[in-house]
Amino acid sequence: MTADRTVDVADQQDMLESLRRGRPAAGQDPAKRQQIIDGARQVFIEMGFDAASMNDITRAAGVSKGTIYVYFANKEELFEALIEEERRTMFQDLYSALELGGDVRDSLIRYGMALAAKITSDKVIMAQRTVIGICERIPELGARFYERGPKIGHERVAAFLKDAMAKGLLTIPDIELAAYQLTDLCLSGYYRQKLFGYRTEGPARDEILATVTAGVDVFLKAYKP
Amino acid sequence: MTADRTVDVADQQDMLESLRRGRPAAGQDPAKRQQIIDGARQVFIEMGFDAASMNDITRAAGVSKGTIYVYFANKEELFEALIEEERRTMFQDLYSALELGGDVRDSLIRYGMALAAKITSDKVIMAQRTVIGICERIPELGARFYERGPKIGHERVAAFLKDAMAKGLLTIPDIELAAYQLTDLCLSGYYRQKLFGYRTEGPARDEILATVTAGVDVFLKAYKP
Amino acid sequence: MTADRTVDVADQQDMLESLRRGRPAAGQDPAKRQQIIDGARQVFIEMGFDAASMNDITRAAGVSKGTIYVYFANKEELFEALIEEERRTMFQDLYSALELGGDVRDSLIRYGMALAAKITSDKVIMAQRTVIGICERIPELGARFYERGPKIGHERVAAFLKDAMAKGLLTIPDIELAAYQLTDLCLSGYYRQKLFGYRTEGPARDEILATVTAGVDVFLKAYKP
Amino acid sequence: MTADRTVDVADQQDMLESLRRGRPAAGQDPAKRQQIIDGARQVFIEMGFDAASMNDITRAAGVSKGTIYVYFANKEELFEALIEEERRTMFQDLYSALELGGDVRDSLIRYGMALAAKITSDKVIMAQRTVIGICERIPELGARFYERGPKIGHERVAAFLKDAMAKGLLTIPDIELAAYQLTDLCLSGYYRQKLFGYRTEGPARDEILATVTAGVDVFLKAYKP
DNA sequence: GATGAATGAGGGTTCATTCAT
DNA sequence: TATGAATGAACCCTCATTCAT
Repeated sequence: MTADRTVDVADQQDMLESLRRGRPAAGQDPAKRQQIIDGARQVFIEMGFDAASMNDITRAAGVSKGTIYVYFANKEELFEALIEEERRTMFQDLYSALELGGDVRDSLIRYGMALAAKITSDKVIMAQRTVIGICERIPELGARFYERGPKIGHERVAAFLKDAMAKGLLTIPDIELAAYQLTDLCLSGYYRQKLFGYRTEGPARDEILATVTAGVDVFLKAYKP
Repeated sequence: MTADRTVDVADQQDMLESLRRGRPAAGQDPAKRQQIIDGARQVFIEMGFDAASMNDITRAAGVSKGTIYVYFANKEELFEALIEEERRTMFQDLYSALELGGDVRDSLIRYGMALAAKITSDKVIMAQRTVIGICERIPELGARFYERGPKIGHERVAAFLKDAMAKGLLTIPDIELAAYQLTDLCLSGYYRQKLFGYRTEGPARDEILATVTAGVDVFLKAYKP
Repeated sequence: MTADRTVDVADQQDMLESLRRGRPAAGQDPAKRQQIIDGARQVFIEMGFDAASMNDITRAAGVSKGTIYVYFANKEELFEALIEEERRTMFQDLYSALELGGDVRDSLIRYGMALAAKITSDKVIMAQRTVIGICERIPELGARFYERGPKIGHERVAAFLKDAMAKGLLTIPDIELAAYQLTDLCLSGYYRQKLFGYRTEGPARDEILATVTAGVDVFLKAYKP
Repeated sequence: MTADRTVDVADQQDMLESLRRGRPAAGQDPAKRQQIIDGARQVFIEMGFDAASMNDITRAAGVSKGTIYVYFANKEELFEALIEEERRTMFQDLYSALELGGDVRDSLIRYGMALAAKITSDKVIMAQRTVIGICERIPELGARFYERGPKIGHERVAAFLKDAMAKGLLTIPDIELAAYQLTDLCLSGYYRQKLFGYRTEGPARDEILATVTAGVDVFLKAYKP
């Protein structure tokens, strides 16, 4: 889902190409593309955009510099492609808790747990920092990241709440706002602490559970009929 | 309050110096120091740490390169000084609402308004991005920023809540957590949107008011006896 | 002889490499390496270590700055490589006179002539100045230069004298000292004059011959049985 | 003796000036001039011309930058003045052994000892290195140093030898050459070793004595009637 | 006359990008 | 097509020199 159209088209062209000539056209081999992005991920996320050198990426990816420039016009485009992919994988499998029926509180807690665990993991925090750090210079990048990542999550939550309202389980005057509140209650405290590096070790599962439970309960006290 | 003693002492020395000899010692003229920091602010906050060049700052500050290096040992120290100042001004005059007595709800709303307005202003958002962007590489910097900024705010809120509890106005099982929740409820939605540049125009005063009011009410519904 | 093994091995690897792929690996093309050193020689020897700028060398060598830094980690290493090479060529073919049998006086005069001519040549004097000028700051460099250059020569002379003693041709109480004396007698006067630039034009062949002959005769008067 | 005329003239002007107004004219106070040179000596001789910074000298001399530039037009001229002075003091009190009458051998040994001790002392070696290092770039400086230092010594030795010949104590075909030979025999071995930093600790008094004695004896064996 | 804060050209070095192989 | 050696602009920083105080 949320398939990346650019890549899909590229994939198709590539497949056709492969069938015809047995070898992908320049800049069209999806395996090599992936290999480059994987190398780029290691380097970009660990060092940030500017401190990462194309040579580092070359080494991490195990391809030559020329090849990278066949697949990506420049450093910035490579970075954007990476962020695109990060965003895609980052928010995968986050919303299953909201899809299953069952008790509202249980669902919200399960979702909150998944969300908090994911979004405060070192890997994801580093990726977010990298995006935030660059988005003064490449504003679309941050916007696109938010739009295709957190915003999607927000919509899922809103849909869930709407559904619960329809079922008479909740009474919410402003669903959009309530969805934001729920998310932020689940991340209370540690999101910014991790983002700024005030905390280096992740919150433990127990801590997340306590925070999420408390957050969901605050939420429900406010919005339960 | 939260005055930076180092600077104060430097200021005093410098004033004495100025009176005595009419010219500030090297690296001791607070006006020039401020001029440099102001130039640095423009450049660093617009471009981020790495993309900002000392030449750019030179130009923006209207001083020569050598002069900058008299006042700051290197790029990093200049950046830290800037962030230190940003942090200081950023969180100034934020907590008066919590100090006055009066209705709890009113106080929280007034505080929430001030906080949200400040923290989502373009200026402050850009500064936060810059810090977040660098803190993979200079982790202490982000930690220090958080510790001396948001954390202080958190403590003020916690103290306020404790006081209200002592007065029997609130019933809160975990004050620390509740303080985080309050803050995040006041920023619900727009903080991350601004941080990632999904929103470019600030939230209008009305929107902030609505969000903060709703947030505070959620909070009070949960914690009022 | 006194071949530098490191370079030899590098040369071999490089040749194999060249045969295999037609293009030398980064920092492995001996022609380019030589080209850089040749440029460095002009600049370093004319201006001394500090006054020589990498830009000057870039220009003199006809390669780009980046390329120099592929072959040599920094200015100092480039300089050391140059000195190493200077030393190697400087003392080449100096000792043949000592290896052939024949009359002791003739051998010593032939050696003295070769030594004096070489060591007071403008090229070699300039190189020595450059080394001497830096060796307050990079002491190992001067020490290494002496150890692998003049000291080797000293040992050759000492060996020759020992041999002559064994044959009963000379009677020397302190061979080490005598070897130094012989060398210095052959350079009497002009070595320091050239080193300090008091003399700019080299000593003519006749002058060298006179000095060396006189020096050797003083030496032999003292040490002939 | 060998008074530096520039300074003498300056001194005179300065004295007149002092008498007239009680305060030296700009750039005319010999005590301040000396103070600057003394600071410069520490810095230049320890670090070499290029690595020495005017700020270092400022600090070492305890005068302001502006003052230095009143007394010396630029770094180079200050350096030259220093070298001039070094040269002057360096060869002071070296020739007394040659002036007293007495046994030729004793005189030569005493002179040789003084010469070798002085010229291989760390201080003097460092000064020589500094001069040699710069004299590719400022050729007159090295030439002048030689001319007013070592060359003077050479002339003293030559005069002594001439005198001894006149007295029938020596038989020397080429007095100039013999004078050089004597000097170099006294420095045999350690001069170059020290110059190149192959030896760091000075030759001990005993070693000098042995070398000088042996050198003088070689010399006398050759030139005694 | 003396001071030292300010200047800015130029230092060594890095690295995104190109293009011959 | 893929490679990586080569390029050179731009980086941060130093320091000889000037000139307002």
